[in-house]
Amino acid sequence: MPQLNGGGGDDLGANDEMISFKDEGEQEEKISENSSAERDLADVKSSLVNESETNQNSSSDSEAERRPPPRSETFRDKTRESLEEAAKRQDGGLFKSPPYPGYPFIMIPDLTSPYLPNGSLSPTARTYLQMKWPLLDVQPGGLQSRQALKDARSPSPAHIVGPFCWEFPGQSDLSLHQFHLSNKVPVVQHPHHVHPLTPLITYSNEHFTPGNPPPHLQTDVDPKTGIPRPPHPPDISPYYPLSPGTVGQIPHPLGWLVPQQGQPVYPITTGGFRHPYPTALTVNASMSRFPPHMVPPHHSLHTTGIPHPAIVTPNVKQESTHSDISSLNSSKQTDAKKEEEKKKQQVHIKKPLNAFMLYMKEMRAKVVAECTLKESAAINQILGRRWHALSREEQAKYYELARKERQLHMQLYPGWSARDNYAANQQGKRKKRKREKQQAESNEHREYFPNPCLSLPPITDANTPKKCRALFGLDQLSLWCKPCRRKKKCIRYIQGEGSCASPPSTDGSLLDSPPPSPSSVVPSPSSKESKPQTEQMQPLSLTMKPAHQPLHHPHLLAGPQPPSLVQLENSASASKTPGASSHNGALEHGDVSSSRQPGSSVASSMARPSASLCHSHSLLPSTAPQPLSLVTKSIE
DNA sequence: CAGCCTTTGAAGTAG
DNA sequence: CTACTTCAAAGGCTG
Repeated sequence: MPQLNGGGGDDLGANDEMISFKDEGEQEEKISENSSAERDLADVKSSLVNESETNQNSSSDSEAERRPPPRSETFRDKTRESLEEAAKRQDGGLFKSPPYPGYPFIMIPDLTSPYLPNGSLSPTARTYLQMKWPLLDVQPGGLQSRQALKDARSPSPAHIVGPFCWEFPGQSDLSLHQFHLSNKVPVVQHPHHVHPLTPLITYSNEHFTPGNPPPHLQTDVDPKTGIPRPPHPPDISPYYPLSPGTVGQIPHPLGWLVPQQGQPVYPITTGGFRHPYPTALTVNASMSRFPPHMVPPHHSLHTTGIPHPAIVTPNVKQESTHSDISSLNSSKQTDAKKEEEKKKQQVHIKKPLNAFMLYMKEMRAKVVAECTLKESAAINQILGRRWHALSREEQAKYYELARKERQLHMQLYPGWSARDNYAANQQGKRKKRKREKQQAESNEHREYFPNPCLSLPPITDANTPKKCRALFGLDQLSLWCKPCRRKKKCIRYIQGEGSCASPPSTDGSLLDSPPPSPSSVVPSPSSKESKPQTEQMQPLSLTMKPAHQPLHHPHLLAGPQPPSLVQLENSASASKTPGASSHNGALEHGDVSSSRQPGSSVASSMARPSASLCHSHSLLPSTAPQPLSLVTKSIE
């Protein structure tokens, strides 16, 4: 498939996103014809979300599944409180209508974005702020558009710092979008104007090459390889050159040097590889995340000569163990074995960060600053909501970054596979509780369901309605809701309970909790069967494969009037849930009722903001109103 | 002190 | 092929 922005020829991996984008772009056009930007936005978002799932439609439902009130019986009060609080705060602003510039999907990180509070940056980090932003994919002629974008989106002071968490996610992110045409021009940044993303893009060997001058000083020649490294090779694709040979020449993104919150993007232990900049590195003692895995003999550098941030060597611990071992072991065999183990352990190439992770990395500091939350769990929840609230472009940025990360990672560690880590963990350290947990959940979930409004700990339900399994039995697996099929929480069950699937957002702005509703709304079982009826609803999913699915566009469903963000969000969220949910997405709002089961409507309502969220089953009917706008749309 | 929590997405494994 | 599982970041909290 053609890639959106030419991707610089990177089709390595995640074409999914690109494809989606393209599709989305098409959709956008259509939308623009008769829809408001907002609608478009929602549409886009949904599509974006689904994008990643393009390859796997089925997987799409995952979101919905996940959404269900995320409360586990073990959830701590404190955490809960903090989460709720955060959620409230955040939700407050979620629905402000975000400006929708409609700029092209060019991934141009903004170095000047006022995102991070000054405090978030370490002095050291600031030192590197002046680094140039890595070249990004630049399409010919993209310049103008970008420029336009830039103009359109000037940073607003408001973004700088806020005590509150409620800025509209998109808004906050907007700052991110303030693109700089720095693609080929070095950008000098003000200390506090650091693009959060910068740290994310970190693969350049410059940092690791011994003797490399600080990035901002731009080395002419790579000391090690002797290869000249032009500051910003015009022809080189943005961040990550595709050809291994060029890798070394990639101008490194600030990222490396500007670890957020004082932490390196890719922590690397000393064993990993040498630090080019003692000073800087010392500060970030462990920068690399990508271990020299695949790296030949001295695992310090990749064959390409570019150390990857993902490289992580075991830790100091190992060293200690190291000494211990050497001193302690008398048996050669054991030593050998241990050494082998050590080697294995030493090289730990981490997985490249996905779009969301990148986003989290970038935004975490901000959220922390704004909300004063420290618990990652809580922050992540917020970020998750914000993520959903992000406009398509915004998300696209991260998808693009993630894609490039993957590509780079691939280039750096051709032989690496996630399996490595997987296996490694299996070997010894990690416990895999997930499975147990989920199973437990499946068993419990019938017994517990989160408190709708408060995201309180699940309430045990003595009556416990039956889950799909119990309800339909194994024979009628097709009738099960997706979550059940996946052994996750039963949507129906939840619905039946009348509990709000959506967690916390108290105020009702619900961007955040979109997930539950959508998926929950329409049990997957019907997905295929009901297709005919629900096709219209599929639109959302369509984002993924527009061509194949002649569905209505989400925006259509969304409705012409400038749907409130909430609505948009809902629709978007709905759309997000892939697979089964996909159809639902739009449907939900519209005639969900028709297609879905009795309880399902409720679910949709859950997605809605405000009181509706918390309504009890009795209120279910009320849900209709919320979707109204959407419904009208769908009718269209 | 290892692991959990929590999020989304990518990728691996299993059936 | 689908469904499920693990891992990636992060930092406070728990046993």
